[in-house]
Amino acid sequence: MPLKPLHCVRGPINLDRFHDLCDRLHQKEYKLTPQRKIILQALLLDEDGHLSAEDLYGIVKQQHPEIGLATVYRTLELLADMDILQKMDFGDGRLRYELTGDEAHHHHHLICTQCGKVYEFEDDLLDSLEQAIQKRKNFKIVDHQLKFFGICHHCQNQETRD
Amino acid sequence: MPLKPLHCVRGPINLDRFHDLCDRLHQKEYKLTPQRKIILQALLLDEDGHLSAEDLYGIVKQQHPEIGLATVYRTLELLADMDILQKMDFGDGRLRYELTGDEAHHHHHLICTQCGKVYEFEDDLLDSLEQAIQKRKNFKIVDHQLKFFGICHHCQNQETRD
DNA sequence: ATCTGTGCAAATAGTTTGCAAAGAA
DNA sequence: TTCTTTGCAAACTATTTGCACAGAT
Repeated sequence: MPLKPLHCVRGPINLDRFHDLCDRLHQKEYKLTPQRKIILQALLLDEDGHLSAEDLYGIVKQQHPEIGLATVYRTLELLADMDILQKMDFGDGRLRYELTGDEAHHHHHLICTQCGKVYEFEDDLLDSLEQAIQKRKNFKIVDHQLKFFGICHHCQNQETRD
Repeated sequence: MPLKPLHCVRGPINLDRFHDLCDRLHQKEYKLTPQRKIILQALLLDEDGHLSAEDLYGIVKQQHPEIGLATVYRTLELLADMDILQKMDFGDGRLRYELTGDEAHHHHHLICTQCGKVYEFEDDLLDSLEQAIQKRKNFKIVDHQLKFFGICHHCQNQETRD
């Protein structure tokens, strides 16, 4: 019974993935509320990823105007605890959330300091570095974050003069 | 006249470096107030680096009890603008500040998720990765941050069972 | 029917800002 | 003396929390 037909959805979403995430909530005995469903949909719909709580609140409120910002925060926290989402901090004072993807290979973030847009870059180069650190520093690495700050292609073109 | 003898300093500090930083303030026409001097001293004294504003406030208040937290923030902001300090965000909800060092090679941060301590790791591996990104993504990189999260040596030893 | 989840409003924590007074040049 | 800098308190921003009610199971 978890998979009711999706209404009010503006684009195509991956129904299998949605179904799967709903099941994971079920398995943990979490209730499948309309707020949670709509937040999951919004996350699946989002192309760029990297949504902040406020971003999501704005999106989700269109279809569920009575939803509270606190609910969005609580749901994101819940999904992050379940490893459905990753919290990301790009240093702009708000946390952003990204659906946990393929564990196979990492991606890093390119953050444009001019327009704030976040790009991704696939790479596995860090694995060997991690192993070196584990040995040399005796530090058991659980996670890493690599961020590059700079000027994106688009903003470079707009730079005529300073 | 910038270099008055340092009193109330608990440890040895690099006087040349202190003198140099004072000069840089002068050159930018910034006033050399006792608050600024004492904050610079505290930064030079600190071994671990990675002090937060509140950390510094605590240290500095011992010698200058009337100092305001806002002054600490404003001074740190000023020093960061002058590239004397680097702002660092380790995801614990407060910014930390580190004296800008040798530009020659980078160091990365190992952040213990158990005790919060921050270790450093020297490495230049990222240069080739940066160049690859510049070309492939046409993204002009200005800065990067690489953080590893995990369990430090000390906390691993304390882990008897879960 | 039960107990989790929600909306609201108030609380928090780190940081920033307005303003009048202090003080470096 | 002049104009920057300071201390205080209030403002801000993102996020969290308490509580009574709504609602999923």
